[in-house]
Amino acid sequence: MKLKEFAKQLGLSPTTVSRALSGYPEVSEKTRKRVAEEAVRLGYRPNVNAVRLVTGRAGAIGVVMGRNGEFQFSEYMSGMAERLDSEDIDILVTPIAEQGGKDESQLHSRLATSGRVDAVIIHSPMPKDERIALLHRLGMPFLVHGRSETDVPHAWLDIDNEGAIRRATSHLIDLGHRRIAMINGRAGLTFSLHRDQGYRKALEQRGIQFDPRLVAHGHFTDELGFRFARSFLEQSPRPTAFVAGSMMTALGVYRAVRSFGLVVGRDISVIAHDDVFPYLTADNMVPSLSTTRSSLRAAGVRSADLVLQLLSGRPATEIHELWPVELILRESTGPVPHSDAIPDKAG
Amino acid sequence: MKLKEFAKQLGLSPTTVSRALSGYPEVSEKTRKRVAEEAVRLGYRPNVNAVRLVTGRAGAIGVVMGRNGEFQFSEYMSGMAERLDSEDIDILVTPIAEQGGKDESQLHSRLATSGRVDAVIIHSPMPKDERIALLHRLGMPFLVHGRSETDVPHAWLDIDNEGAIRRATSHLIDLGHRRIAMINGRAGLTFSLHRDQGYRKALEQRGIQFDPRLVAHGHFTDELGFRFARSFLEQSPRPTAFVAGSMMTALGVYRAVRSFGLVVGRDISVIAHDDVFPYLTADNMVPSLSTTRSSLRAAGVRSADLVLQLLSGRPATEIHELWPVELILRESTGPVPHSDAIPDKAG
DNA sequence: GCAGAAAGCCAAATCGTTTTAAATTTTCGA
DNA sequence: TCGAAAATTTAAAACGATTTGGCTTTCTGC
Repeated sequence: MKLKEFAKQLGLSPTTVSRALSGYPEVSEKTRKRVAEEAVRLGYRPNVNAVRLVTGRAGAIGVVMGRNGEFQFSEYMSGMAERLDSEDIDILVTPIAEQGGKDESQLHSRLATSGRVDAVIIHSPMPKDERIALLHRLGMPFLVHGRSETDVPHAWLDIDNEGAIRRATSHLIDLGHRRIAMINGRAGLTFSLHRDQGYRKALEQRGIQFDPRLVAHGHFTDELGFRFARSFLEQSPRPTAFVAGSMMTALGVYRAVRSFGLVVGRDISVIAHDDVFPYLTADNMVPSLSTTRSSLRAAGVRSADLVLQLLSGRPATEIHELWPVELILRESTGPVPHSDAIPDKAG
Repeated sequence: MKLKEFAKQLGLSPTTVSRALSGYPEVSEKTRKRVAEEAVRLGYRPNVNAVRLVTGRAGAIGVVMGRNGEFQFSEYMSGMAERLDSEDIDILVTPIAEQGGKDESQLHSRLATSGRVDAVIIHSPMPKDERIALLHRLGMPFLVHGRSETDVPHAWLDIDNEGAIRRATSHLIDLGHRRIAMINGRAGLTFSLHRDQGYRKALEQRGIQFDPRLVAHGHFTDELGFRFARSFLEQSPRPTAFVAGSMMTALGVYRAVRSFGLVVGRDISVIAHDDVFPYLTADNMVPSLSTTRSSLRAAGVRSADLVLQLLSGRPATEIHELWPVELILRESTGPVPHSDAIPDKAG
């Protein structure tokens, strides 16, 4: 059913019908109501592609998915979907072309110029992220999920990674731990840097020497969690506590600790960052895992919301949100064992 | 840069340019080459929405994402993305509206009639799935990832869930296990039914009585894995082996077994289904986990491929693919302990 | 050298909306 | 009752491509 045909059935012109449905004020309330009702009854729905052509809007938000299907991805998307449910806006997932920075820029520029999306969400930015400058230059609205140090003005939503890890590390120090290992995310990404900073600040505040041999970077996989944790535990003196970057990493750490005949929560303390997944919960781990917690799904919901605001004209420079992160203490953290305790300078 | 303008610069008509770029035969090779080169040089790219309007194609494949962001989702998507990389086709992720079957149908029908997508992929179908009849009725091409018993002809891609679980269960029986518990996926979904059938057939073949108290259904979460496994282990006599529906389920089972002071691979055998995730690998679990393995990413790649075939005219009735599933034996499966052994009828 | 076929190119119609500018009708104060 | 202002409605022009059908050239075989 086309607009023309539908309008004829109503005895109105296409113009009036279009206006009635789009909520323009120049149409009488009586007519609008009739049009709306008939549209439902006759099942008229405007052709999306025609609308898009004439309005120049794409009706979609673009998300670029990394090559290595991160497990977090679907949770965030799920949140976005929840928010966009009521709007007439789709989520366009774009395949990432090749590995390496060059192609990623090219991909974003193609996405931005293709007219397929009205806005783009950038994930896991780096401090100097060329994607940000690129999208800005192309005039494509975008939201950064995470943070960047670029001086290009842009909208962003991030969690307080630094504060989270600082508090987590501080808490471990309070428990008497002095050798605290850190298994962080991929090197070079802003959130990894922030977490590193949080870790170092906590140590600094308590006068503990930073030891680069206790820090590792990499993808959030159980495998890396295991390998890094094992290599740390082989050191002498070994660390008595771990800060793990993700739930998957924590799984690997738990296994590594066990493989040394040690017990998590007694011999070795562990805190991990938890994005709150329905399928893997910190509470159910044995022992239950202390976490820095922030709902990724909630971030997805809010991201979608902010992008909508951006599209309706709110200036990008106004949109900066930094979410606090909870620290949830459970059984995986405990006082440093006596045998491992290192006397304080004062002690 | 518009087509008209671009054509003028080349001294050609829009018609010829359009044809040259779309690979129609009515244009000389020399001209085609020149047009292609100039398009790159001048950065001309056809307006997507105009193309879509006139061709009636949407240039996107729709995927409906469940409310509870399954962790598998991104891996499958990632595979699709890999395949669609070279094509000019997007993946459109549609928020699922509300819970409950009614709204899901409505959602699919809106998606199908909205003109936003050229084809749809349906996940986790049920034997009588109304979505299939609906899309068929609406004339929207679709691929079912999984299987259904509906008599509506349709394209599908599935893995041999029944065979996989049958072999897994048979193997456990070969090892002497007689009380084998099964933690399956959500009740009512076809793949859960197939797995149930595989499980029952294996028992039947060896004359082992099916015990409904050893089977559970639910989402693939560590929590359910743990809870179900614990409740099974409280039975007397307790099961000596588990078949787990997913890696997350297996994590829960491992923990439950340990919480009883038992050892996986010695006291209790475990086999789980593994979709092959980069972030959680069966090989790295302790003990390493025996699995029925099938790459979900590969399924995503192939799904995209099949949808493309569907769109280029291959009849849906021709597209039926059933993938075999590997059985990988690792340390989590072993002979039934002597104390638990139940003498065979013959023994 | 010529007719007919094939190759290469083009003008104009089309896809289904929104929106501009103009026309019509209604309202209302004097 | 009239005329201006306000409220509705409309015809027609975009939006930017593809595609139909026709129009020129260039080959081909005799």
